[in-house]
Amino acid sequence: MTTLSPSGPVAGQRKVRRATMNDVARLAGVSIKTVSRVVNDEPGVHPSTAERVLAAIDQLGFRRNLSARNLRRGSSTGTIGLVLEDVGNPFYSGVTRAVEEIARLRGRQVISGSSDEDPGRERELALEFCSRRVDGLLIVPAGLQHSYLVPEMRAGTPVVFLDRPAGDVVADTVLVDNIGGTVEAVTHLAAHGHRRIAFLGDAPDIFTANERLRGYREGCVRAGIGYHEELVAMGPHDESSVATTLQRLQSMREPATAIVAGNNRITVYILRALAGVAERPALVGFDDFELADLLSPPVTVIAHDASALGKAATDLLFARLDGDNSPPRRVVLPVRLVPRGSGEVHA
Amino acid sequence: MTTLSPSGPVAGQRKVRRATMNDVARLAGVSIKTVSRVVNDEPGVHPSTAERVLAAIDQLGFRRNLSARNLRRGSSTGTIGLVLEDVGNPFYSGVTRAVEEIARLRGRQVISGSSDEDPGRERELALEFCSRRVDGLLIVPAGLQHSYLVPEMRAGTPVVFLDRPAGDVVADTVLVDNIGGTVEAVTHLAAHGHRRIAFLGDAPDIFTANERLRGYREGCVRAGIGYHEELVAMGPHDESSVATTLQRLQSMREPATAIVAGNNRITVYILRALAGVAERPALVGFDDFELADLLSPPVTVIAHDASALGKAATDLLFARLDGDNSPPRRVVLPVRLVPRGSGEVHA
DNA sequence: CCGCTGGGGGACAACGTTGTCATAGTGGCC
DNA sequence: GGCCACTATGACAACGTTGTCCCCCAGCGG
Repeated sequence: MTTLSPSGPVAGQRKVRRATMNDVARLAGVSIKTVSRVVNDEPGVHPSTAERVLAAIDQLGFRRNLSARNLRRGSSTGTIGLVLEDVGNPFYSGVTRAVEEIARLRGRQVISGSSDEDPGRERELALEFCSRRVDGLLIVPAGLQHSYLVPEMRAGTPVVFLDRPAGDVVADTVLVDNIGGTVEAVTHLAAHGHRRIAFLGDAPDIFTANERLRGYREGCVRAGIGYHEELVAMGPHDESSVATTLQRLQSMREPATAIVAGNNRITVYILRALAGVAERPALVGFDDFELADLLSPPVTVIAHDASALGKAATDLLFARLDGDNSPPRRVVLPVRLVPRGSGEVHA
Repeated sequence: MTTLSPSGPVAGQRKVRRATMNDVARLAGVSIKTVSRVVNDEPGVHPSTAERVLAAIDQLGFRRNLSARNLRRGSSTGTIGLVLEDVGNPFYSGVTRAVEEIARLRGRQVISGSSDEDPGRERELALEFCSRRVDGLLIVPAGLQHSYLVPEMRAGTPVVFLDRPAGDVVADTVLVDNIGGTVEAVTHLAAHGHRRIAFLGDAPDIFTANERLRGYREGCVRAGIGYHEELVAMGPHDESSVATTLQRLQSMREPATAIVAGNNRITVYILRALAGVAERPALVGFDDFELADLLSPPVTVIAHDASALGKAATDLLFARLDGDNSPPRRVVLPVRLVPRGSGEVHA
């Protein structure tokens, strides 16, 4: 092995055992404990000794092994686990960002994974994180069974569910006002004269989809326009299923004149299906999205803040880590209707 | 401590020491090594013994401590570290998703963090990940100095840089064809008759921003329209700086009739600034984005695939982990111009 | 009846770190 | 000059797991 200038190339050279505190100690001519003291900024080390140790650390490229440290100290591993549906979805990447932000302030790293709406995968990820002894767990539930987490929670790992509640476990939960949101959407559309309002939602076994459907229903009733089964199409949806649904809705004897979209993906599918269509139904989408205001017509949405959701959940988690022992809380974040045009089209 | 039904609430109850293999061994009446064998599916355990052990594991809610395991085994920790600019940016969340996907296939967890374009933060994150003994590191460089990674690379941690090259270290790198992209953008605009083409780019110390500027310049020269300093505005940009720049560009003696936007954020700022303006310049944006095709006019872009970038980098990383010792590679992914309308406006 | 084989299982050390406790030296004070 | 307080340092065990090596015992062939 030749000397390596900082600017020199480095590539192969595997199997070079990493320096440990022992190596540093030997090189600096001190005991391993003294190295530990220096590394951890503990007091009681003579400045000249510390200097020698630091030089050795530098020379050997020593970096302390956190696995060993965590094992020995037993307390915090400095990590929190985040299980969500899909980091690729802008909504969840916003959540991730917020979580990361707060974790950083509290000196924690975030380990995350996407469940893709698969309960098995969610469980696998969560338990894997527990094996890594994360300090806490943030979960966007994919399924309805979470009793697998009971042993972990008993062992002291706080868990906060976000966006959807857990199935069979009572724990901190942060939700958004799904029902209120779709009630408002329907009310808004009805106020603009619509009486045939359709709802396109995600798979009904998804909590948020179901809640939003309930809100839609309630909104219809409150608005006095009644609830009509044939105006509802629950998912799972993809671009083509949405397109077919729209055709069906518009070719009815009494066509739908307005649509409420159950989430950001469905909204986009609808927009795509309607592109170029002259006679467009009014539209209100659940979830805000970038550029909604720049489309024509601009898209009216039920907005809620991904980063507020992430922040609320993470704050709750850290409160638990700080020793908060109060009974589990359920936080419901408000949503607000942002009128932009697409929902203000007259019937 | 009372028994706890699966559906029962769980919240406080901290400080319940986690069960270890020792506890399991005692309960099952076997040695700790036998527990280890069962947990690791090692052969040579009598079925009936294994059953007893599994029952004990279940009863105690045992979950093996990966810190201890990793320490003892010394080899892989089953994690890879990902340092990027901002998970909140859809481009990077696409990268993250792709990385996660492949890591999953190879049985790895992803630990990620956002540097926010701060070299210090990048370094902090990368070194923290090294302390956790990640199996490999994927980095979107924020700065130009990466010699801090030399000891880590020597110690056998493979590093792949993506989207931008490292400053002073030779390592695997995956880039996109930035120069080719802006050359093509300018060529495209010039072909549509534009002779006053502006370029709005990110801060020039960012590699991609600088490359794209070079491509813009080269494109101008090739198109025979010359390079004009006053048509270039490098960042950092925000919504208002972009708006002011646009005003300046349009109030010149010979106004710009077309714009090349240096990245997805700038493109959006431009769109926002142009909203409602009657006389719009032609526009080509670097980076594709969702809904670009649904705007009016639809936005012509230089598209490149975030997930292809993430995949290429992760594949490279795993090749190293599989023992590939060849010299560092530099992969340049192609970009392609997607004409949609905004770039085809006549001068 | 003896030795051999192989399956099932255990004792023990080691991974790299940190907490506890002990100890050597140094200077000050009565 | 003896004792104390204090600083600087080290020896050692322990964290929870796994790799190595060893042992016991049943079964079997000679």
